[in-house]
Amino acid sequence: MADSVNIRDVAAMAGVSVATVSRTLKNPDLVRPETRETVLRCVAELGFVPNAQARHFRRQATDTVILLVRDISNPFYLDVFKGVEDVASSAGYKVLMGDARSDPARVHHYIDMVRERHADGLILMTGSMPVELADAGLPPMVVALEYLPTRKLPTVLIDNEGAGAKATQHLLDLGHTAIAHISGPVPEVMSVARVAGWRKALAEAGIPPDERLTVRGDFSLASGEAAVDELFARGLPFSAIFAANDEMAVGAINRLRARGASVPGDISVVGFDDTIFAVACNPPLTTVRQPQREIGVEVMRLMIERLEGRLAPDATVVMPTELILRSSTTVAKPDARMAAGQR
Amino acid sequence: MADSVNIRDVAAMAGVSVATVSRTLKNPDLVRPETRETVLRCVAELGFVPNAQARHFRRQATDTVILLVRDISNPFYLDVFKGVEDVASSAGYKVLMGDARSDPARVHHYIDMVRERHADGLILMTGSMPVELADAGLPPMVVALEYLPTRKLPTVLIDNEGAGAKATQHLLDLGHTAIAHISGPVPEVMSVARVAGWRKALAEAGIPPDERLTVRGDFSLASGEAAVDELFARGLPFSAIFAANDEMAVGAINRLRARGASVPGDISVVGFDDTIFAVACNPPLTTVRQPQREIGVEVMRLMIERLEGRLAPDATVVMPTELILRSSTTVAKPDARMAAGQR
DNA sequence: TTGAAAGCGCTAACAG
DNA sequence: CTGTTAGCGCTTTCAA
Repeated sequence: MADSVNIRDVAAMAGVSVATVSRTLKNPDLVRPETRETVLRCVAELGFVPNAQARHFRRQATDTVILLVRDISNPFYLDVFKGVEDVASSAGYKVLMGDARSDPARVHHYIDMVRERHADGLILMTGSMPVELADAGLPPMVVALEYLPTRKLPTVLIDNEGAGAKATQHLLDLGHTAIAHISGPVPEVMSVARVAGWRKALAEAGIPPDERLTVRGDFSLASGEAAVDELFARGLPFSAIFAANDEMAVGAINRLRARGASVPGDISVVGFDDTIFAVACNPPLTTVRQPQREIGVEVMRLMIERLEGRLAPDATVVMPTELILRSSTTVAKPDARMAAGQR
Repeated sequence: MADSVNIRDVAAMAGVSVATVSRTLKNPDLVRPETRETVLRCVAELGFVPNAQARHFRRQATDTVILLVRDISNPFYLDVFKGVEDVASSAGYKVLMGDARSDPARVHHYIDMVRERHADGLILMTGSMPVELADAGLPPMVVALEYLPTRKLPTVLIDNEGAGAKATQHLLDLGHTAIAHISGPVPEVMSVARVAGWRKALAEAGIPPDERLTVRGDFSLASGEAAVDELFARGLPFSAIFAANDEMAVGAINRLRARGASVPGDISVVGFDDTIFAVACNPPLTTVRQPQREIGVEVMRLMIERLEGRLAPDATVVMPTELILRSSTTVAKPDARMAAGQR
């Protein structure tokens, strides 16, 4: 760095004390206008940039929060990040984004970073937390979109079960009765809730949910493809699929087509999230939209309140979801249900 | 935070000086084993976590770098991030990811963050830099994938012109002669180079490049769709498209199909980047792969060398690209070239 | 309205 | 091998 100009250099040049320089920069009204002007001129002339590190150290705060996501490869988190970043930067915070890679050890690592005061707080968007930490004195944390059963923490949620039911209901409304589900990595809470929604909607429609029509995925494109293979291998007929996220839905569609089934002609597919995949997909994907940016906004708001000490430890915000109709779903053929055995 | 245990508390409990505690933690071999053990026991017992902030302050370093990308919505950067993060974390650095949103003012903001010592250095992956900064004393910066004409900085690059030519050549090899190009946001250097590659390959094949077959995009899906509309509006026949990134290629394919053209039956399409879009696409996209993770690894290596003062200011690393053949391209029909006027 | 001075927690000479 | 000590740059009482 070119500059090692510090507050003392400015004070010397302006012929005042360092305290006055500090005040000029932080509480200008406490300083006589003429003095203030002199100081500011010296600041400009010397190109003085206050050292944030020293300031943070002195104040025992970093003005930085860490946003830890389950898997940064999922574009879903990018819009969440934008929401977090918008709120953060207008409140004077910085955001560090971390990638948990679905690994509790990495979650641990990031918690330690807060303990070491690299950051003031941690926003968790990971499905699990190291068990041994559940009871220790945790640093300021808030949770988004995940539910950590071990611990009461401020949380931003969506109604995953309701949303799963909504997706399934849409397919039922189109006349489908044999509806498969590609789930997330159960037994994680979020994934379980979406399965429950599928189950519930079917049951309420008087159709006994057949668990053999559910296949466990891991939210990756490849797992969506594999799930279709598995469904065909099981040999049960189905005319629609509800996938627990868009990437798996896209994988499923590609695999269905590769096997000669048309979408939505033979099989309707619903996704979840409304990421860019839903739009990029051919056909465009009917999906359950989560308000990603708004979720980020909300969780960062909670974080700030938490850091400023004014937040109930179990505050919970539930965000709405919305079914977005596109072209990957259509009415069921009256007769033909896709039978795996037939192909 | 529960703990405000500091090094002095540990020293007191262990009956040693703070220096000994510090050494035990940082240079254990300088401490007699028994002393070391006592100290470590006290550290554990008190749950002492060294305050990174104080440490950084004392050392005048933050062990943090900022990775600033052009647009965080592009999944391309996610794998780069992973590469950066891997190298960073094994060298004891943290990574802050910032989103420039193609806005020079935001680049400025992040440069200031380094000036204020929030971070030690800045990795730039943005197409432009505020002009007024070009000559000021800049903090440690390295550049990846972009070329900033205003300034000599250590850089990781790919050969965009060569890669553009490679993509075009592939289409030529398949017998296509009327090859359109959907470019990035020219006149940015990267985009211009890819256009130049297209032009060069055509010229070398003895086909005069027709500039009316190039349409300017902005790397977004929507701009790929719009580009196809524009090409049809211009009315020139073409049987292949080379798009300057995968997202635009996917947009183009979807639009082509919506207009009744089959891909690759009627029109072959080549993308650029090999992001997850290339795999998610139907048909899977032939594309020019950039080694994203390796680019991240390399640029973080340069950053570390730069921070440690051992790096030529104009160091340049060129990474290889590779054409990945998938199903969005095929041999040109001997007769039928897609004529816009005909549909 | 301003200045003097005491640290925030840690590291690194330097001296023993 | 260990202790003493002087700060890193800034903010914030407390006095003047």
